[in-house]
Amino acid sequence: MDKPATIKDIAKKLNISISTVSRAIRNASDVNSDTKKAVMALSEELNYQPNRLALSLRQKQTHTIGVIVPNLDYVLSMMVKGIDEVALEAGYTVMVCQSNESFGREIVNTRRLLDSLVDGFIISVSSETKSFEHFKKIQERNIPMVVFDRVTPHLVAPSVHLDNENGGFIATEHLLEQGYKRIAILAGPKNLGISNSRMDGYLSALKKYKIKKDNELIVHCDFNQDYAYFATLELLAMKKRPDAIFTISDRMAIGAMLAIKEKGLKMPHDIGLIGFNNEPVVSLLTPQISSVDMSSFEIGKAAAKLFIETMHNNGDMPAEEQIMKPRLVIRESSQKKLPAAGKL
Amino acid sequence: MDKPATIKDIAKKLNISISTVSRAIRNASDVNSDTKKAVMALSEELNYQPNRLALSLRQKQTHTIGVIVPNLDYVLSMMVKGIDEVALEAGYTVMVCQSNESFGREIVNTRRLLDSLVDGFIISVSSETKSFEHFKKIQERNIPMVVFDRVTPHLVAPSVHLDNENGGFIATEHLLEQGYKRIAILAGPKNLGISNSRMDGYLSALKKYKIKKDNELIVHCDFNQDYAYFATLELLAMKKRPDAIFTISDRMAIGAMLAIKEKGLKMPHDIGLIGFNNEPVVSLLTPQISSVDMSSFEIGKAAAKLFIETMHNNGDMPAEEQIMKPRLVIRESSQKKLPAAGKL
DNA sequence: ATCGGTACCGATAACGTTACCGGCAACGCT
DNA sequence: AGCGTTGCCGGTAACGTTATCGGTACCGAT
Repeated sequence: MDKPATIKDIAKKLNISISTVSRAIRNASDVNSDTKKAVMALSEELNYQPNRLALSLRQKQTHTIGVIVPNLDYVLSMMVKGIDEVALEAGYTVMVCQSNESFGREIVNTRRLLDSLVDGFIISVSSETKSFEHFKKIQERNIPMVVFDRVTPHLVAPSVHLDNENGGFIATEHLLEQGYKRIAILAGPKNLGISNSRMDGYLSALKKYKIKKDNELIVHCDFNQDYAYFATLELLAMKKRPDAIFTISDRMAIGAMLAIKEKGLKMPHDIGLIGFNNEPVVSLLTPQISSVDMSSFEIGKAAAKLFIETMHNNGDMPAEEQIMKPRLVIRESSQKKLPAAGKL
Repeated sequence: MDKPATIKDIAKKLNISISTVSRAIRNASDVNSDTKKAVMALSEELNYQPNRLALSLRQKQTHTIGVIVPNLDYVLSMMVKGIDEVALEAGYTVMVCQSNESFGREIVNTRRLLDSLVDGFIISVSSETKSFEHFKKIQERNIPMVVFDRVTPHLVAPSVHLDNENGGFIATEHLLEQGYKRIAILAGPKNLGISNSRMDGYLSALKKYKIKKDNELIVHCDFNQDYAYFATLELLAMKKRPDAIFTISDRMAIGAMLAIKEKGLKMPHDIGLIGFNNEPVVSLLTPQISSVDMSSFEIGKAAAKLFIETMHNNGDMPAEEQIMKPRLVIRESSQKKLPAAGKL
């Protein structure tokens, strides 16, 4: 009993044809209940498992979803967990590939998944990606594809993402309501859609409060803690330094916090700070950092559900766009008006 | 041009047999260089991609590795990244499945991967798992399997993991050297190997310093922040409360920290604290928490390399065990003797 | 007796690929 | 002239499965 059993083995042992075995196992009609029982019993005994490869080859689908993400940080790993949950339920297996924010890796990954013959893709695009040919190739082949979280206007597909503009808006408005006047934004790379949307929200909040946009207060830097740290140091070195900072990710907020502390400034008094994502870590810091929350897990689930829908209606469906609402979580770092109850 | 091209299409267009095309594409001998060129040209033009399903069915390997992890927290996602890196390089695609620390999910996942016909497994076992039949089934089928990080004596297989005992030892010894006398340990579930090893290290450090083991100071609790918080509250409510706590994960250290702060105790003066994993977050807290570092990324890489080795020597190899060394990172939370330079 | 229907089953081709075997021509050598 | 060798190529089976078609046997009704 080394090699796994096949329907052929069962057929031979039972002296019936493989066709009958196949039917019996799929519990199809047109097969005597006695033979069905016999087949079932034997296949149990031999621990028969249908060979998915053969099956997939035959019916041209693998029941596998290719998931491409730029990394597996807190937010994305929550989303992937959501995808996993729904996909597993629906009988799909997922293959997760990290592009490491690299354009090249992203291409290699799509290529790999494509010729692993996944049934479709759920994608969050890397921050480095400016050309979308590799993804368009997927669509040309009529393979279902859903994008989530990091969407881009250059890629028209069913999508699930946060209302990033609104997120940027409520964060900025909150700072304004707290009395901050010179609000800087630490944005991501210029071609990163989520960053731009959050910045749009920032700008429209400024406009609502009749505050002129100041290009010196708009800083683009790489999507990580170290760059944010240095960028903040520069901001704080300005003659007229900002009195609040909105960073488009919590990682960046942490970088900013380190710079602020180093300069000896106190939050929220000397300077306000608010991040984005509401990672658990920000509530552990001193002071606790305010942030814009999104339900990553739900976004993941929604993406998987949308994928399965798209899969079924194979293509003849408008590219649905699901937009989730962010939620403001106010903590110490931005709360100047109502002083926090405890320390500080 | 809807369906992808096959060698059959190429053969027909070129009026040669599929055998020849197959040989030409694999760049085999026994084929005229002119025909080879023609085939190459046409396959380029038709954008021919070999069908991996058919290939896999034929040669009974999928070039896919099934990776099963309990979750995708910081440590494991770093390890997975390491696995990814090496596997990709070696031409393998990885399928990552999260068991969510659930025994049931783990079984479902192995089952899924098994009949997705992965070439082998790289596994970190869930904390809930007490029976290993599902993994032994893999071995019985002679399918390569490497375990990493969370290993267990119940599963004999090539493995890569940290020297957890040594990690527990150096953490505890450090606390002792700092002058702490009543050191509690917050351990994980009783059947979790890494937890037990770290505890063994803890015990042998106590023994070295001739301190009697006190069962009241040994607390098993679930592997997460909330449980650690409550467990710490209980510890601190003792008549003779501990003057230091060693937690076997940083998550738990954070829970402990919250409890300590709530009780109004100061680290490192009133109580010492040291965690495990050296997640970036612990250096951001106030006070910064000491921790035992391991190079997760390297462990992941090593696991993948070991897998590939195992794969090649198919089975006739002793079950190699690679043990990585931990590293102590001393920060404010445990440094009583040499007072930290800055605040507090 | 013939017919139609039903219940059950088997043979075959196909999915896309490769391994294996055998064949044919051309060539050089005895 | 006959032989073995070499270079190139094609046919076929096989991997494990299912869809399609057709066949047999039996039953009840005309």
